[in-house]
Amino acid sequence: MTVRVRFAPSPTGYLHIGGVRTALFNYLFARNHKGKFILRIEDTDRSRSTEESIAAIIEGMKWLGLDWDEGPFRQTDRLDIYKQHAEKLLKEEKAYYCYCTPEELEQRRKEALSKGAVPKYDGRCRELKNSPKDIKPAIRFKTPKEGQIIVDDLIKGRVVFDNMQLDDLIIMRSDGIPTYNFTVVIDDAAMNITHVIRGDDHLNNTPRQINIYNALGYPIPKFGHLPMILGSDKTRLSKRHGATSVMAYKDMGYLPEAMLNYLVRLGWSYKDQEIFSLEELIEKFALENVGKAAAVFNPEKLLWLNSHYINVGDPKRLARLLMPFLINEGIISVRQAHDAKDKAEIDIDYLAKAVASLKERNRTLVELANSARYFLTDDIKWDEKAVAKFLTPENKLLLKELTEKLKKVEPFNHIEIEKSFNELKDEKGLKLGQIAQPSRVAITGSTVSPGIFEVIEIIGKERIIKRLERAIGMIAS
RNA sequence: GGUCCCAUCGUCUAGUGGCCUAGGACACUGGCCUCUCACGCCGGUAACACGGGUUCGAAUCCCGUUGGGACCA
Repeated sequence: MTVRVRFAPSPTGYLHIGGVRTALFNYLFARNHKGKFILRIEDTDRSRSTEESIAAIIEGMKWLGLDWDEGPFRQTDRLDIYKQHAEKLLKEEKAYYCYCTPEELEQRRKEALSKGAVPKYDGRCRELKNSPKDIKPAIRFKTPKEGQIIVDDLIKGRVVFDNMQLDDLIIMRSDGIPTYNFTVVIDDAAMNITHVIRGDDHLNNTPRQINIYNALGYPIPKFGHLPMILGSDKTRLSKRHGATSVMAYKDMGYLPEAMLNYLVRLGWSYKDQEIFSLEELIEKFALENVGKAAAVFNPEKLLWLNSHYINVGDPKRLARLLMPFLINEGIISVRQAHDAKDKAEIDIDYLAKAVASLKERNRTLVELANSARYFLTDDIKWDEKAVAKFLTPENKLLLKELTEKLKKVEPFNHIEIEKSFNELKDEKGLKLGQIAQPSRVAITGSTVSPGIFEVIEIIGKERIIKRLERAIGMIAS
């Protein structure tokens, strides 16, 4: 039997980090088993579901490269099917109408709680003979009153529930909207889902769902309940802990492979390995290596992984990804970026060279964009302290001599450039740093940059000479 | 409140009864490299929640306590 798994988010906000991890584990499990990965949108709750959220989920999945084989299916397209199932259960006396209003139920719940009792539905409508005509009823499922439900969970192991503890849950509200525990069973059965892999916040729902599978006569899938992702204070990860939307991380300059690599290690491990390509994950992923304990989301480790992937990334790809960030940071104009597509206003090969020199010292695309500034514009952002320290009258002559030497360098590459620096160093009896730092400030505006010979080579002779001359002009004699 | 889940460095984790004086990674930190910053390399601080068993032997198995989380609304 081929493996069929699904990711079933509800579209009530943006694609959440925790959701992505669930999606990823399902995806990896499916690919590892050469099975199918299905995307299903749980949008029965119309008041909270939005089209924007559905678009955001799809956008996020695409950005991460988590491609699905079937779907996206939408529950709102399937309302008739749920209704039919509810009617079937009604006819077979496995469900019944309940005329209690939400207000009454809430009041009883409060009363029970105040008396220290268990707030559980008392089943008063279960044997009701004459139904009140003026109330639209909800439909409740008749939960077996005895027996046990055993879940042999793929991650948590054997978990036993007593039916006695469960009450008769509502499967169809009075407004005709089916509830989660009901629709999920019908959909998973209809889509022939073989393995339900989801967050362990659903573990307690599992026995209720198994009872519904049994009532409907559907085969029961295998279950695997993933531990939660928590915030730094060990409570459920939420906005309070910072960005929880994956697309927010995209906007902060994170790479999808970093996100995936980070998330997969939250709960899953493969010996001591930290870095995994997607292909490797597909090959190595197994539910047996998923831990049981909740994990705390640690943005610093994600940052580290991102810096790793930027560091090893292909400069040309990074250069392309960098464009929107360069615009956003105001380093290039939209027009320049737009023209770059065909007319090379910003030459992608040139940008790639700059990126190659910068990538190992930047951790996000935002950082990378900002440090690429002096490669792309002659409108230097001067670091006042650096200027005060290095563009001094004492260094004016030195920079003049350097400029003269550089004018003669041919070919204009970092090896020849380094030679002229060394000549000057020997002539003056200086240390290399005493020339490198003033020239770095003159060229980049700051004391921090890639190797200065490399920077000079990339920017090119003509622009470098101009920059040096301008810096020399800034120094008072 | 009831039910369920969970428990190794600050964090992510390795560990499936002897290989554990508990390994790796992030973070922190000392040093090396060096034209700056990074990268890289070498080193350091730091954990088996607690208490009982079982066993020749327990981080590992069992029970309890404590703590955390989730669900029931």
